[in-house]
Amino acid sequence: MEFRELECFVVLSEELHFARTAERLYLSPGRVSQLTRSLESRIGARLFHRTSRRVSLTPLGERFLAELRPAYDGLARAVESARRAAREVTGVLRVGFLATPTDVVTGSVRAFESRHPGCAVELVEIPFSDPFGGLRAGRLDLVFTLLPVDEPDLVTGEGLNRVSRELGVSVRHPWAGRAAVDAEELAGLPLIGLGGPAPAAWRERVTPSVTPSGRPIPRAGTVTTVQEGLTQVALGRGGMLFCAPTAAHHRRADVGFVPVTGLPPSILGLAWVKDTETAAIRAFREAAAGHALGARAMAA
Amino acid sequence: MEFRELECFVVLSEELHFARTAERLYLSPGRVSQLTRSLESRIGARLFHRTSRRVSLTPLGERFLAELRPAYDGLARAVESARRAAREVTGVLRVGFLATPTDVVTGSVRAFESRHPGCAVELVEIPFSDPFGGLRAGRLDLVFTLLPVDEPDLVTGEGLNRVSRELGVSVRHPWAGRAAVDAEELAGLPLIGLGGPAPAAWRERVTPSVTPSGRPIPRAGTVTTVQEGLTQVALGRGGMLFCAPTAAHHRRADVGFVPVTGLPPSILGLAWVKDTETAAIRAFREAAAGHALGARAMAA
DNA sequence: ATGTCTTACGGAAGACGTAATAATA
DNA sequence: TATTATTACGTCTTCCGTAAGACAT
Repeated sequence: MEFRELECFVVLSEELHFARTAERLYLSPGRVSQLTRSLESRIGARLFHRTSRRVSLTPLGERFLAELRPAYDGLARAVESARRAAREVTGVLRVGFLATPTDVVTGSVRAFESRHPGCAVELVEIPFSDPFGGLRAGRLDLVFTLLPVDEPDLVTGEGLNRVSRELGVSVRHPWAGRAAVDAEELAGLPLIGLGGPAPAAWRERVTPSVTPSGRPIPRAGTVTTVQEGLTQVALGRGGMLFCAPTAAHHRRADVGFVPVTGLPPSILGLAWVKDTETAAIRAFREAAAGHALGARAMAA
Repeated sequence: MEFRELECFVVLSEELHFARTAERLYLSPGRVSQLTRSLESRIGARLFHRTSRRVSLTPLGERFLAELRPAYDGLARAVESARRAAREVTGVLRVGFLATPTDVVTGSVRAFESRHPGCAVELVEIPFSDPFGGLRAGRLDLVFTLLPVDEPDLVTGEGLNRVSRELGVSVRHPWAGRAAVDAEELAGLPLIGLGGPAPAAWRERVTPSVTPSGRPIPRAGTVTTVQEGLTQVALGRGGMLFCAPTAAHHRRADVGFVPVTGLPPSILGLAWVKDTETAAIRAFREAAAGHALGARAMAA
């Protein structure tokens, strides 16, 4: 299937004139004749009836055009809309977030959408157990995640804000009423682990196996979602670490949340697939950075 | 818009593997890499994320594929169905007839359709005033017409049957009751002429301006359809010549039909556009010839 | 170390233009 | 005769394969 022949056929069927067709395609009339003849021999029958004075479609040509035309136009439209999607900030941008769309997330989206009304943001929750799968599978353009990300095929932007950590324990656990827990104390309480395809570094950050000073933290099984983890916690199987906004969002009567001191703060930022830079992705990163800057200024 | 690049993109999006893609396209892996990169630079962004171990679509690639795929498939389908229409006897064959589908017409259609159940015949009436316009415009594949046809861009098959001529006159005209009229007598009666874009030779045959011996036949205005002609005849404006089956089909109280002797018989046959030969057209010609042969054998 | 994508370079296929030819009105 | 499609032929683009290089597992 030679595309030039098809292209030539479509134009010639509009012009019904070899010289004008050649002009439109930046070809010589002779070449148009060649291409037409070649397509006809490929099809196996005449598509145009032509004398030196009149060019017209044969019935077969007519039917061929009717079937070819929409597909031909669709091809050009697909390329054009991809070009637009790449260089203009339009269409749909798919952004992932973890557990809770904090004000960093919602603020970034609002900032982006107000600067780019032609581009809609689709917010998608990503599971803790697989924070980068959606990105790698192409389902997502960007994700809000915890920095740093040590994945060679991903890159990240600057940190957008810091979040502190809280320990979730059963309300019947003695620590439930305390004002704070130090990270070193975690060695004395089994922690619910994180399962699923998440990379090891990610799992270690979310559910550490050692305290900052190196003392081992006991494990109490694994879960794959926040809800599963909270259920285990409520049942008294052990404790689990959460970012403060996530904890705040999941308050429930049977779980107590206690601030944890002595842990490095979690930094929230954007990640995306290396070399995957469309104008919309770049614009969202800029909008998020701008919003974070504004938010820090407000706080100061 | 380079088609090879699009083709390569579609296959690579299926295989997600350069070597296998190259194999399917009969190319080298290096060429696949070139084509992909070239398409990406044309679009303006990455369509695949790739390391030497993993190839996957970016979100943009995913969306591009979703829009491109149906058009791409449609293109191949259009070419394939045109090829089939050219070399197999399937689809729709458009056949024109004049005024009355005689048994030659209907018999040919029946013979064709019973031999080629996959191909439907669409019978279309063609105006006397423009017997070849539908053919030339590509609306028709074949027409039943009167032979010989002296048009350089058309060709005809053998004669399928002979039809005698009848003169239509007002019932009040003295000839209305006669058993026959000789062609030479036409010089004594104005004939309704045929208007429209019909070629001169065609008009002269349908509404002759001279008798076989050369005596001029007076004219009484022109019409473009059989019904218009019959109306003029009924009003007593003049006579008009018809083929016997057409006359039989248009019997009416205010018009009398009288057989005409001394005119060369009209021969019915097929005509089509030169060089426009699909398998279906050829098959219809063969079916019509076969049917005519059978009909003559029956008559003998 | 192996499999896989990418890059550089040279050769060959074929795409294209020019100009002469044929055909139509 | 003027216009237009077709054909022949030579040139030059560009398509493509080969082979070496880079990269990830």
